[in-house]
Amino acid sequence: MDSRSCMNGFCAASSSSSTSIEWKKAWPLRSGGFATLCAKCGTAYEQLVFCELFHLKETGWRECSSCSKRLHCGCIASSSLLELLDTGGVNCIECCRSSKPHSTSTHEKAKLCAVSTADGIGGNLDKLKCTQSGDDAQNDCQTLLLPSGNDDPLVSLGPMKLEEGFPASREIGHKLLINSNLASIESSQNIDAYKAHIDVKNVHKSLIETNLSIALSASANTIPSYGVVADERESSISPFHQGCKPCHLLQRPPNSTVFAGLETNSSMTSQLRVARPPVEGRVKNQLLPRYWPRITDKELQQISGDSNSTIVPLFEKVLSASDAGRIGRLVLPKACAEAYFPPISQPEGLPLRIQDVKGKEWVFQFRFWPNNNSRMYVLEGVTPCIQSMQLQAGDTVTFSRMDPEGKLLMGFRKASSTIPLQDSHISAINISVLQNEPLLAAAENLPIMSGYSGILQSLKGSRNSSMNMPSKHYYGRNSSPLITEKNGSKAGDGMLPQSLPLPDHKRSRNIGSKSRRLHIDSQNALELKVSWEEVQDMLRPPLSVKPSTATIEDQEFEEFEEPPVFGKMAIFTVRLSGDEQEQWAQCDSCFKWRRLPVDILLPPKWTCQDNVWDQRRLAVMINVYIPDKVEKCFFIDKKFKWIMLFFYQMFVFCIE
DNA sequence: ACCCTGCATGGGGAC
DNA sequence: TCCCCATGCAGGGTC
Repeated sequence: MDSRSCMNGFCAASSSSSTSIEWKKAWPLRSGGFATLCAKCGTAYEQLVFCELFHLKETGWRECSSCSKRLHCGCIASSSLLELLDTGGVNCIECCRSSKPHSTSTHEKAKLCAVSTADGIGGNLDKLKCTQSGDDAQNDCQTLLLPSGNDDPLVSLGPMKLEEGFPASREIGHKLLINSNLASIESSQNIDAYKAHIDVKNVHKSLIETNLSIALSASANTIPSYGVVADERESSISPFHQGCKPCHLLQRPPNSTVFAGLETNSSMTSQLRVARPPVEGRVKNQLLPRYWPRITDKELQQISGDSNSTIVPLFEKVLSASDAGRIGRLVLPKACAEAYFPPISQPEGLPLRIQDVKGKEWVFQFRFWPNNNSRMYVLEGVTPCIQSMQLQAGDTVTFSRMDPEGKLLMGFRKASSTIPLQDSHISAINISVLQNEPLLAAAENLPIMSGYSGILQSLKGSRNSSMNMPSKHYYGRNSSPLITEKNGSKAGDGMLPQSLPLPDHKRSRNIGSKSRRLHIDSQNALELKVSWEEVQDMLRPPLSVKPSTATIEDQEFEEFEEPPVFGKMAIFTVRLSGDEQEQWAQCDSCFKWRRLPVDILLPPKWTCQDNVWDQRRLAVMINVYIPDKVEKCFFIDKKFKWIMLFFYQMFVFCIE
């Protein structure tokens, strides 16, 4: 992969000859981001945020490899719902966030279902083979991946067992657009594409590690002073040399441009708000994710200024009502206090000198109270600082250390645009979401730190404006209803309730128990997101309105003055031999699938009686129901069934 | 009367 | 079940 060619989001080799670059394929990377394949030169590129610009759309249901939960993939650009496993399976966000290592069995299953796809789409199913045997193959089942045309795990709908005796397919004759443009890659490119895929992953991984990897920061000659005012530091400070990997801000990775195709994306990348857990020492196991610093590189750079110092993000805390109250006591997480602040043996503690982001130094009393055979650490005298930063309950304060000086730094992040992320689940969501949707991520958790709040506010503003009432509605060239905005993000993606701005008077009020509140947040967020994507499949351009064409970011959009209308969910196919496209829709009465002209907009309720377009095809259509055995084998659920039915009918139809 | 300090309590998250 | 931590509150100090 030629990473240099990723600049500006286009294949450099091809863009010189044409202004219209069509990315033929994309697949999400496990580490976040997307890889795309240039239609002209076939080179694979990594695209972090462009995915939605190219309207890469995938429909269908995927099954989590860990929990078997079904997830609807409205668009791979929204694949924060999923985690792609190396083995081809996917994990739902629930399993991603649980941070459980993917079980061996999961991997084994995925391996079991590996399919020789050298034949590409339409390859003979007889050539399907199990590449590895195992316990899961006890039923002598052949394993089958849907004929996606390549071994891209996301293009296929996941492994499905097929009973022996299931008819092998001949040339199917149709290229399924159900997995969208993804499937349109030429079969001859599959192997190279996959190799490129691996390369992309490796490159990306290394870059992630470069940017975000965590390590011990202290060394023997860089013992931090922790800003202790008086010389009251105790000698044993070894446990406190822990923290996130120091960010050498003046030595950015030279190849960081591979992240970004657009210049804006580069800045977005630097604003990726990724929690940075400690990796070594006891902090690793003790520090809760909600205290992991979510400071961005850009914020770090802001803090460090032009100095040669290295900023080590330590931890952060969402201010509680009592923290931000008049008492002026900021309760410190015990693990953080013991890990990153100087050890204290007496309850009165010692004064700590902490510098804020404006460079002003504050002196707080770092002390503890005995509490149930434990300690409760507090910073006293924070009121002036809190007021200076105009912080209130719900805002976040971040603590960092500047090495080699060891000076403690205090930053903050206003919560005006987000509900405080107090829950580790939410944190986990953020991690995965941010890695997959950096553009949204940057706007999702907007920091308002001194110095660059304007930039971020403008970002937030652009998003909000798109949320409010888009004046125009955009559709992809393939008429897939996308409703995208200029930055390419699909409206609704990432626009979860939790990101809605809350009135100030509500922000700090807790309604219901904390656990219940947070549970609802994450659940609703997930469900709303899925629901939105389902709705996307039903949105159609208004027939009565002719679109005008607008070019945004060198991508052509059809622009409609009227909002989209709801239509029946359909599957679009295209013949391998040519460009002829067809539409398949299921009768709401008999549930049979009917082939229709591609340009037909079906009402939400549609039956065979309404099929007045092609009686001949109607007659040819075979009425087939999935046999019970097959149905069992396909472990079909309600919403997945129609997809399976479609494939099965396609097989039978082509065979006959 | 108000403020400050230190401790107690209990909900709830982590293990 | 443990224990963290948000918060309440009692008691002393100060105006």
